[in-house]
Amino acid sequence: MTEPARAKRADARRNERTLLDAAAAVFVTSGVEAPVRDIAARAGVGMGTIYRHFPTRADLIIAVYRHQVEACADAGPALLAPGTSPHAALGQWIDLFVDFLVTKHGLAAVMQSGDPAFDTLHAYFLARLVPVCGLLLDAAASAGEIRADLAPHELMRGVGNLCVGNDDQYDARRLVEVLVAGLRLPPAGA
Amino acid sequence: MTEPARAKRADARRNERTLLDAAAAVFVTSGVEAPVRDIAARAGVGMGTIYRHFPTRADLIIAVYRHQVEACADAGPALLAPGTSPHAALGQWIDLFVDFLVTKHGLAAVMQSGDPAFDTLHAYFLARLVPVCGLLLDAAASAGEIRADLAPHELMRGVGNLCVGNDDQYDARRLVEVLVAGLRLPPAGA
Amino acid sequence: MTEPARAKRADARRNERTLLDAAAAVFVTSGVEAPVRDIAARAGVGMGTIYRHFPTRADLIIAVYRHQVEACADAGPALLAPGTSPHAALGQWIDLFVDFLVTKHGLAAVMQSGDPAFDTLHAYFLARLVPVCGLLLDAAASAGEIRADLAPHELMRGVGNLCVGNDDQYDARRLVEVLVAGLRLPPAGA
Amino acid sequence: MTEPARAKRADARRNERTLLDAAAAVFVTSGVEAPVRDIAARAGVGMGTIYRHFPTRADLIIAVYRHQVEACADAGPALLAPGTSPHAALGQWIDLFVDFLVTKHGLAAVMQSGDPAFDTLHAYFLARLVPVCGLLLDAAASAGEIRADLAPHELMRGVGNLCVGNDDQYDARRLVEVLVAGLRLPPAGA
DNA sequence: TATGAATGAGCTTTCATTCAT
DNA sequence: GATGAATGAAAGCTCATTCAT
Repeated sequence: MTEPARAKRADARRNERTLLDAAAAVFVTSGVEAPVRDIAARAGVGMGTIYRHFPTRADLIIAVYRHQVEACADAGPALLAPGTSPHAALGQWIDLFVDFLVTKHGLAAVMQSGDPAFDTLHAYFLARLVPVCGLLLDAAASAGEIRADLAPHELMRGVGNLCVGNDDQYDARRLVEVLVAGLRLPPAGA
Repeated sequence: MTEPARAKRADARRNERTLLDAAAAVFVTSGVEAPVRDIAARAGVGMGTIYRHFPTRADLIIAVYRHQVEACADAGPALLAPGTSPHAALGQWIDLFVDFLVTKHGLAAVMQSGDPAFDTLHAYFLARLVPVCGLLLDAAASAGEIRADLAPHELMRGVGNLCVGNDDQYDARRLVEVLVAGLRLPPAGA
Repeated sequence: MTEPARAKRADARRNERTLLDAAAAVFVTSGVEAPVRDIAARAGVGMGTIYRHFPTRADLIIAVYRHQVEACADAGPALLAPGTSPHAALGQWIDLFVDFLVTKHGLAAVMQSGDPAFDTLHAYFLARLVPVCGLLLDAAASAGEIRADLAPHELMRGVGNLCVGNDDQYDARRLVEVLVAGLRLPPAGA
Repeated sequence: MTEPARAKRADARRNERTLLDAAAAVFVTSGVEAPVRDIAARAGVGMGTIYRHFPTRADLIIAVYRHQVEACADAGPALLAPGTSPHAALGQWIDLFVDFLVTKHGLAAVMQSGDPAFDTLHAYFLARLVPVCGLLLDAAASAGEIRADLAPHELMRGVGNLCVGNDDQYDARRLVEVLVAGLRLPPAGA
């Protein structure tokens, strides 16, 4: 009686958890553009339930991956420990980002699709990660380790693109390493 | 009886030309995944005609771009002129490849989509361009200019990916430059 | 024990009031076919509450407009003051009815939709207003002012129909005036 | 060989006929807003076929009723024979119009719905019938038989509205007669 | 051979209504 | 009693692909 609202919320939360788990599972096998029906079926709920919790697909994707995105964002500043090369820190952070993207079938593709339906998703990623990337990029540039003419969003987009279609035949991580290496300023004499 | 057959063949060829021109035009505006109907309409033929000439979309795309792919492939060896740095040659060739991809709306995306419908397309690209890329890569590696552990198909795939979604907001070419720069061996002392 | 019950009733009544006000407000902006959810939200209650109080939409609409319908019905007999032309009285009453309908977005349409879901609503309107209309109609007919072959429900339905879709482009009231004028018996010589 | 185009066209035409017949039949029972699926099923064709022939519902409705609308429009001027009262001619024409509307379940409603999806339909009706109505209206007004302050589109809208929901309980035609009678100028002495 | 009409799976989205809490 | 989460039927629309003419 004192907590009727909370009881509801607990239920709903449990359900949302189910939904997110189901979506995550379906995303793994069918990609983030899987039919709503499939996700609903997997969760054992009606489609309407998904629409109630996540009005747009972008909302659902964000919810599914929010924790990981936050963790990735949070990890950035910590890598800039004194005594570490900023360029190395950048590389490590990018590695975390690649860890994330590489396990999300189709996420990278959808992020670059330009489809306005995913604008929210896109914006969320940028808002959360670009500043972190910028921090590390600036540090490395200030230290004279890398070229200073690449904006964080460009780098992130490049990394995102390199992660499109990662599979057994194509190791995105290695390519990203090369890309990050390519940021280094050429030796003075070159 | 031999004449009519030949006449037909001439006709068919003319028709194929029309088809390819129309497809190319539509690809420019609507991307390589444009509805078959649109291409047929543009060519002034029925959709069945397209299916007859090009059973799969991949076949059509290949036909549309074959000349350019061939030209790109042919250009590779010529860049390895004596007196030129092989790494520079590689960079120039990659540049040609980027020229090609960047003007084909959606081609890069489709190339990496993993959709089996495009396997033929993918295979054609690899068959034609990977050897060339390998030649330049080997030359640069042998010259000790670049790391030797990256396979040509990996590099091409990376470049292809970087070209996905090229637009005003994102200059794929710059990212590719960084990637190619990243191939360079670190200075001996590093 | 008797007290709590009464308290409940007071509460319930207050709640019903809230519901009706909310419904009325939503009807104004979204029409009488507005989603139940919207009405519930506006009232700050759950949808179930609406269904409890008003099992069908017709019940809700009736409740919302009951006062006005009653007022309209009550106004009829009063217009039949001695010394007034019964036809004029009829016209004035119809005018009141039009006042009512014209401010209820979609009510007129729903009244004539034939949808059995609104049968109750329809029946209520007829039960309440037809007798009044009949009274005025009979008076005018008895006075020899108008034709006597039109049943009250026919006239009301006609007026109701003319009020469908009233807006800036279409002045229902004028058409209703014409209709009422059309009831007049032709001059003897015609 | 000389008429391949024509052969096709004959086929398509036959099919279109089937479609129109099916649509007409479904319109009778379910109204002009019947699901596309139902119409397709009735015609024994896929839904796509309907969309091919009639991209919007308005197109389909227009096609279904075009002949009758045209006939109605054409009939107007002929009624203005010398020696006939223009007001009587107007009445006869309106009668034809009512004949048309009264047999089309839901058409009248949809015509007044304001839904932009039906703008084409609405426009077609207006374009075709308003001028005719105007002709007859003007003639009667010029002859001093009726009031001159009602625009043709107003009258048509009124008539259209009166025809909404015509059924056994409600004889739209009679109400329309009253409306048309109401146009008459009151006797001079009134 | 060429045509393009026909097919229909497949996806999205909305909302009335029910019912567990 | 009240709540509002869940359900799922309905409907719209698109396009790749087939196949009768």
